[in-house]
Parts: sequence; C-alpha cells; structure tokens
Amino acid sequence: MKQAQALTALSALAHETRLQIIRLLVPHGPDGMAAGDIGAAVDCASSRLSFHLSNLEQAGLIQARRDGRRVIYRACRRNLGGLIGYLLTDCCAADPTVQACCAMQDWKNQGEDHIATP
Amino acid sequence: MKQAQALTALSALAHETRLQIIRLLVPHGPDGMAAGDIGAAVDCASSRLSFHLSNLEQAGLIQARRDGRRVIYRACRRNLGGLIGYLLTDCCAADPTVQACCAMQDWKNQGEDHIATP
DNA sequence: ATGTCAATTCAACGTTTCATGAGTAGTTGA
DNA sequence: TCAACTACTCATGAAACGTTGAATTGACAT
Repeated sequence: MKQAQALTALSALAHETRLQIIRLLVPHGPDGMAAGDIGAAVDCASSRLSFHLSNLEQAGLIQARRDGRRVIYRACRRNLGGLIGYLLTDCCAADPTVQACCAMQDWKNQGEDHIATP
Repeated sequence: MKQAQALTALSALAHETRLQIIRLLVPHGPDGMAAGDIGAAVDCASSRLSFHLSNLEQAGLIQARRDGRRVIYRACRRNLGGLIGYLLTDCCAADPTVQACCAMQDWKNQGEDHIATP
C-alpha cells in the first residue's frame, strides 16, 4: 500500500508545472495560496491548473480548503517528507553512499559512483 | 538544467517495475546484476526489461557495463542521492517539517500537517 | 563457420496523460 | 435576485508511454 502511494506521488511530481507548484507552496506553509495566485505565479490557464492541483491533491501532496469564494491550497509537508523518506529508506535501503550524496547535493557527475567503495 | 534532470529521474522512478529495479540494484552496490537476473527477479519479459533499463540509464539512475555476453547494471547511487537531495533542498526549501517527517518516515496520516506550526 | 545464449531494437497497438476552450457551480455584494 | 468573480468540470484532439512479439546484434564455445 505504501509503494502505490509513492508511485502516485512520484508521477505527480514528475511534471514541470506540478513541481513548480510544490516549490511555490512549501515556503508558504500552512497559510497556503489561493488557486488564482498559484495560476498567476506559475503562468497556467485555470482549467489546466485545476487539473494539476487535483492531481497533486489526489497524490496527497497538497490539501485544499475553501475560504469564501476562493480555494486555498497548501503543501502537505508531512507527506512530502514521507515520500522522501520512503525513497531514502525503503528504495535505497538507507545506503550510506546515497545518503552522503543526498547531503552534499552532488548531482553533476553522471560518470562514476565510487565514494565508499571502488 | 538541474530541474530537467530531476524531472526525468522522477518520471523514471514513477513506474512500478523501474522502482523495483532500483530497489533491487542498490543493495548490490557496484557489483550490480546482469540484465537476465534482473528480469528474473522482477518477472519481466526481456524486451520490456530492456526498455525500462534504458529508461533508467537515460535518467542517470543506473549504469551499464558489458561482461562477456551479458550486460551488468548497477545503481548510480550518487545520482539517486542527488535526486533526493534536490527534492529536499531545492523543492522543499529544506523545510524543517519536511525533514522531520522524512526522518521519521511518517506517511500514514493524509489528514493534518501541523507539527512545527499549528 | 555454426549454433546458442544474452540482450537490444523495431514496429504496431492500446492506453494514459496533457492542453485547450467552452460551459458549469458556488460565493459574494449590490 | 442579479451580476461579478473564483474555481471546477467536461469533451475534444494531440502527444507520450507501456506492452508485445519478431527480428537483430554481439559474444562465446565447439
């Protein structure tokens, strides 16, 4: 059950606009942002935005609440953290090399992969 | 340039078989596994497997080398770590709540999201 | 050379996802 | 109640993705 949720979340994140929305929403914390403001920030037509927002919501990565005539979205940071933890712990078996590269954000070298082991 | 790479990697991971391959490959470290053995472990026909392997390789998440008549694949742990670090640092702005939930692997509660902030 | 095993490529097909625009529902203030 | 505003739903067509089986390449042993 956990893997299915992770797959949904990963495929939700694997889209430029949706990743942008997450990046926008996380710093706003629990206050969130109105759909219209998100659309303006991300430069996205309303129907397209709605599609992406509901996709992210279904994946459990954001949450909606109504405020008057607007709908406020906020990042579900708990599940974002859960997804990242899942990748690190379950998928990468808490591998020390992965953890080290995660911490140092080493993302350039596509070539070799020997830090702890030759 | 970095975001494009992350999107490719995310969409590569957002598939059951490919996630399974990563999960299988990481513990094998630099030794890797032969394509045939991966196919057997994952229960996947050879042409389909080839497709998924090349997808993962293009995303920079695995690497291939030839050994006689077989091809050995290994996880590129550096880039896996890089992707996770990117999610944590760039997308989630190193948010403390996300980091906490990442560490505690809290992935059940879809409901609320207030740990540090009410 | 020939046969065999390992793995990839290719074309075809069906499915899913995405973008667009028009139309619809809920909320507010006059 | 009406009009204005915000956001969502729906139908359509285009594009991308995943699966399948047959054909192909590459490496090895006899």
